[in-house]
Amino acid sequence: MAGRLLSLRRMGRTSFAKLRDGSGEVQLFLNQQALGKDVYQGALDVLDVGDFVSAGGPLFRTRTGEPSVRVERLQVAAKALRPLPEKWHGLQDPELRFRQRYLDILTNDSVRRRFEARTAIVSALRRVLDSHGFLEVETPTLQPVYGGGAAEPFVTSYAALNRDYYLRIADELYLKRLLVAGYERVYEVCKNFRNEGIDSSHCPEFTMLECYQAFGDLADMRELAQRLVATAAEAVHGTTRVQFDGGALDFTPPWRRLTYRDALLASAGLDLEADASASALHEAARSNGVTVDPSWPRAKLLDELMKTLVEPSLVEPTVLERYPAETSPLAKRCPDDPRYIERFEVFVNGMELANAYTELNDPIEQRARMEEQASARHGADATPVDEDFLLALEHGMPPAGGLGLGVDRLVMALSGTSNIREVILFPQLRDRS
RNA sequence: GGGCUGGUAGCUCAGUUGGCAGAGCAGCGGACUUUUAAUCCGAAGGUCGUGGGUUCGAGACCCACCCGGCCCA
Repeated sequence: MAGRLLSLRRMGRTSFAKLRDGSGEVQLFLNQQALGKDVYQGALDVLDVGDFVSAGGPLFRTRTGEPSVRVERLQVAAKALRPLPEKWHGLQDPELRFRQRYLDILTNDSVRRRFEARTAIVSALRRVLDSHGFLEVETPTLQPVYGGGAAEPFVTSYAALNRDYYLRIADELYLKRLLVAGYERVYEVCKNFRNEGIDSSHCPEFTMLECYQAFGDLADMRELAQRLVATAAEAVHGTTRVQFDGGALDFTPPWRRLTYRDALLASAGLDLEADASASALHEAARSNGVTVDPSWPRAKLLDELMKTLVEPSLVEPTVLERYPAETSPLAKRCPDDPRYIERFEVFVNGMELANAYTELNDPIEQRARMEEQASARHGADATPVDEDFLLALEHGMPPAGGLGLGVDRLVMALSGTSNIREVILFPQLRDRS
């Protein structure tokens, strides 16, 4: 067997070592009589904690019952030149944990398990979608026009094409092209890039699951979102009632449902159906102590009110639904009331976890709303019109439900962590000067 | 951007009123034939984040900056 030496207790003519490989840990029992004096002493001279070694010999139990290998053959497979962090406390300094994640994973069991859980979660998401007949696809990371959201992109230079390109802020518009192509159920798990702030729930490079279902509606997407998250919870915890040090969350479907209007009415005392004018929104912000900019359009005001007053209170999984039309240009309007769109978002721990629409597939209305948004939004939020996407829509996109799920945030919610960096293997930090 | 907080040995951390820079683990030398954070003895290990300032004297006090963490915007 081969693995990494995690500890070494030298006790004279007998020594004990702890060896870890991918399947677990085992104790090595080294004895001078069994190995011969030269081999035994030579091994102790050269071995350091942190080395990779291969060892062979029969399994047995020591006096204290510890399963051990009575080492007969021993070889250093790779030498460690630097010592492992402190064996009892592990690596604690958050800066070093992020900068040298390999040491964090190597010495902190809970961190190692958390990243294994992340992989199990992504596998569970794929398993659910695969079993529901969704086709996993890959779409461009480098895009000539960014779209599918409102965010500042990373700009890069595409030498062979001699023009600027953008790292995707979303893959939505490409997945919809595949609906045009005739695939009825598609999904992609990919990195998106948004050149904006970093905080405990935002990382400029993050992982998203997006899926689209032709002829699906919002109810289908709600069922799917619940199925995805519940299955992921079971994959990690064996249950949808998840407990961790800081508390507990119940992901058992069906989740609580709340309309956007009722949420604002309860938290801000603002009734969108009584008065949804910009001045009413400003008044609501002022009376609730929310700082806003007089130049903001209604969509941004609404977003700010929701972020400040409503979202922090949504701790248990909650489906927030019936969004005002101006909050997205990509969703279909509610047939019973054109002031609203068929959209919901899922919140957990005050954090947006998922976003779903009945997708807008009318090329004429889509063009109008994209052009409206391109001109109405100011400065950094301006989203260019993707003519190539509109051309695709003009060839006919089936009615469809679409769902986006923040994978990093799902891992946070299922692992009881409150900082997104704790679920990203190698988060970016400033250079140490 | 603002507030709070941290940066001392490879790691985990102490450092009192401004008065010789400390411990544990790891590493090094030694003892020990069943340990479990082994134990015991010995020696060694420092750009106290960086740069200024105050002072007879600064890890500590003051200023600026760098890199984190938490909270707020």
